[in-house]
Amino acid sequence: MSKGYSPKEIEKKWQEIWEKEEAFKVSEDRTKPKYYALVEFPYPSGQGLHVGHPRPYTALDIIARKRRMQGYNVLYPMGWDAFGLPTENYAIKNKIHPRIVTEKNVAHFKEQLKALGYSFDWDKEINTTDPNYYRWTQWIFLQLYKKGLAYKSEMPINWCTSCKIGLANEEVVNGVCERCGGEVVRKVKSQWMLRITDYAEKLLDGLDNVDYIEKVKTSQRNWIGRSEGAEVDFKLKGKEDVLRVYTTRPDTLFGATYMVISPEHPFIETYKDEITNYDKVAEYREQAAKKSDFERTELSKEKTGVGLEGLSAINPVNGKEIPIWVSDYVLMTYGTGAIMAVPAHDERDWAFAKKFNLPIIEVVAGGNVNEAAFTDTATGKLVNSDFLNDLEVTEAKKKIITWLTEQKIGKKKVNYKLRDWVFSRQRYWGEPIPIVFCEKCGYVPLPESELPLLLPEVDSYMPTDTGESPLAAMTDWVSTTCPCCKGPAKRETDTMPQWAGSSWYFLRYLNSHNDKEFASKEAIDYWMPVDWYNGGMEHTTLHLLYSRFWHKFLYDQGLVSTPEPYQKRTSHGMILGENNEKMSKSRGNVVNPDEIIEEFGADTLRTYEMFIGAFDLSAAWSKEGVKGCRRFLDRVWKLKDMIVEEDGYSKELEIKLHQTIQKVSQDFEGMKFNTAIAAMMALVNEFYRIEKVTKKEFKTLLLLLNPVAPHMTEELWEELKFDGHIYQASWPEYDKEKTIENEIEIAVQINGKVKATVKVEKEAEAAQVKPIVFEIPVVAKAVEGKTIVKEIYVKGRIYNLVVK
RNA sequence: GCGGAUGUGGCGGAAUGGCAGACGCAUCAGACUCAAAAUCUGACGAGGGCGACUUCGUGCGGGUUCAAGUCCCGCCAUCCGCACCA
Repeated sequence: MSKGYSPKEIEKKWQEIWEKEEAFKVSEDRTKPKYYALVEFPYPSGQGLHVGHPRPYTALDIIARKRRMQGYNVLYPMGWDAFGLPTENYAIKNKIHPRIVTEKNVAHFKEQLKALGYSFDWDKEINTTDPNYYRWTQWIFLQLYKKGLAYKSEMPINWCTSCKIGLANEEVVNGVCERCGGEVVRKVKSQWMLRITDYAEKLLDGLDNVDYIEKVKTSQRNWIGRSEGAEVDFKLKGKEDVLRVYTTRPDTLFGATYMVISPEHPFIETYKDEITNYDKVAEYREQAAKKSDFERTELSKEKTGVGLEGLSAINPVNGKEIPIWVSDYVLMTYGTGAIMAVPAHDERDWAFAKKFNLPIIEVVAGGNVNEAAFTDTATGKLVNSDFLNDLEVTEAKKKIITWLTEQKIGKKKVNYKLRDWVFSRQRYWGEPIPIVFCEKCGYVPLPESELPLLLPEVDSYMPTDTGESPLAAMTDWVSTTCPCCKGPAKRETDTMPQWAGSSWYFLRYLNSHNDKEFASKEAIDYWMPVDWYNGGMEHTTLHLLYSRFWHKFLYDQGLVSTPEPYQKRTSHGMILGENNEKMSKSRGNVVNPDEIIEEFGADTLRTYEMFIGAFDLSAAWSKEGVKGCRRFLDRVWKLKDMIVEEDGYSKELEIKLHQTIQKVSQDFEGMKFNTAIAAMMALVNEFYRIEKVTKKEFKTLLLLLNPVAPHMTEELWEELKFDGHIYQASWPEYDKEKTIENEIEIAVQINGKVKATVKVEKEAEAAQVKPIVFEIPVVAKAVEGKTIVKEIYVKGRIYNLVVK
């Protein structure tokens, strides 16, 4: 007997060999076909790696290793998205500089990742908090600023009362702060914004040319929320001024019986003196402003509002005077902040009209507008609408838009739900925004030569109650000279959000040591786009959309070579605790990967996480399941004692070998890692059944298994004295012809029910099979005295007799 | 309310419209052992029958088909997003 499988020794051994030999360093040979595999870089938290992390990392490690064996020049990099609140909060609590905390956490993460044996090219490692990295984050920000895509604006922002920080819309979940769960209120602050809305159309169109899983595309489309409609101007009675609205149903214009403006609408101030109930209106506005987003959502069922007295509008199609109301169901941030209300054909307007007793006029026939709003646009014809009568909805839309355009009181208009990106944070641990404010020159960007603008050392990282960044207290740092007029100026004290660094990191990997550019043109041309990017669904409308935006901007500046950064995007499912609930400290169901590696080995952990279930679905952890995977690897290990001196594949398993190579190759690429492993298990079972394995068979198995269990397969490869190391070997080939058995067992059915099975040649014709089928006793008996109505034969599948 | 998923043995999960339950876990039995563990071999959806066999069975109700987990129509449940976007 030879020695047993001992992962603890061999895993460390091979990790050192790979490192020493620079086994996974990318080649500078640009004639080789490239493959860029990418996983989302982690935030190095104090808790260390979680068993959820290895799932996507292992999956793409498998792809990376397989592609290398297939002759590709593979880039599979790793880095650290290290700016962020938890580190800052930890630093505040423990009075340690966030940089020190980050260093410690990164070291721990790196050690853990190395223990898992990933084929990352560590030479490409990046860290978003490294000045040599964020120098370029700042640089890209300046380019955005120069093109007018970064601007400062007085904005009602989402303010977390607990973190004392402004949040992007995307960071507010159910009206509370995504990070701390604290209450979020609206607060007006001057904020840096990025004009992502300018790229709404491009972000939408680009989705047609990429290979993302469908649900990611759908979510992004919904998030961008494109809608087509029209803008219409309603004249204010007795004034020259108009109230402009946006509507997707211009066809229902004859049914507009009142108008509603948002509480923040500027007309309230403009016509302060004409509005006879201004006090009441102002009071309503104040109440609306005080409501947190959470309260607004809570009360969404019940409509509230105040009618404007002394001010009314004229419906342009019929000259009728209609009232104007104020209500918080109309949002200032979408469209024009004002709507024409058509209660007969809009549910919200209907509810509002019923509550405040406003007239409801049916203009599309087909429903009962006294009972409910009729919103169907596919059926029904226009009524009560003068020149639109009898038209279908789509026709009526076209006609009214033409009419509005001719009358110069409206036009076709496309709107998006997407809003500009709030890009300031009142925090210390982020990239400083490289802008100064000068009384004379206004906002002035720093010259690029002054980048990176380093984060200064501060005494306290605590955010202030006034909502200012801790940097604001650093008067020495804040006071500077204007790059433009050389007069006194003040630095911007807000920092960038965590999403900044991750918006372009995949470009830095290409050329991480470059100190002249964010990445060389040559490297970008060769490596981009990312061939396969895997990450969490939770980033679909955040990081994934933001980074596409930045990349599209860089593309428009001629700085990158492809319009889209990622060719393919997939998503992994979560790993749940044994109790089928999300793993969390409070639930006490967290599994630490270190312990699994200690007890079973990294190869077992990798195998298990790939075998646990369909990659894109969540799956519950099972300690017993881990044991099963270790058992499988033990069985592979022990095969070395069953090797026989025989050339090639053994006769009885030749087909099985070819089938397995085919299945494993296809399943890896299709993310069906679980069935690929199942196929290898089945092959191993076959070796045990016939109690032998040839050298070539074993070699093939090792090659197939290598991407999943790299350490063990290297060790066995060495022990059996195959050439070089397995990471240098080629992926096995299969012969399509040899994956199909000559003799196939087919099912014989009577009226669709299986009665027997019979072995026939794979290409046998019906005429050859028929006599064999009828000889089967069960069949003969079933057919006896009955009429055969129909016979169906599907080659290699079934022979079905329909009898009466 | 809108959008997206999911629903198959005791459990995790497999199945280009063609023998449902591959592979794994758990369980049971046998071999090995003084014994246990480990390992190897076998059984393992449910009901009925001594038995060759037989009936039922992929969330529920219909339908298409020689044949449905798979396709179509209508529901139910769970999970995840979004949520007054005019």
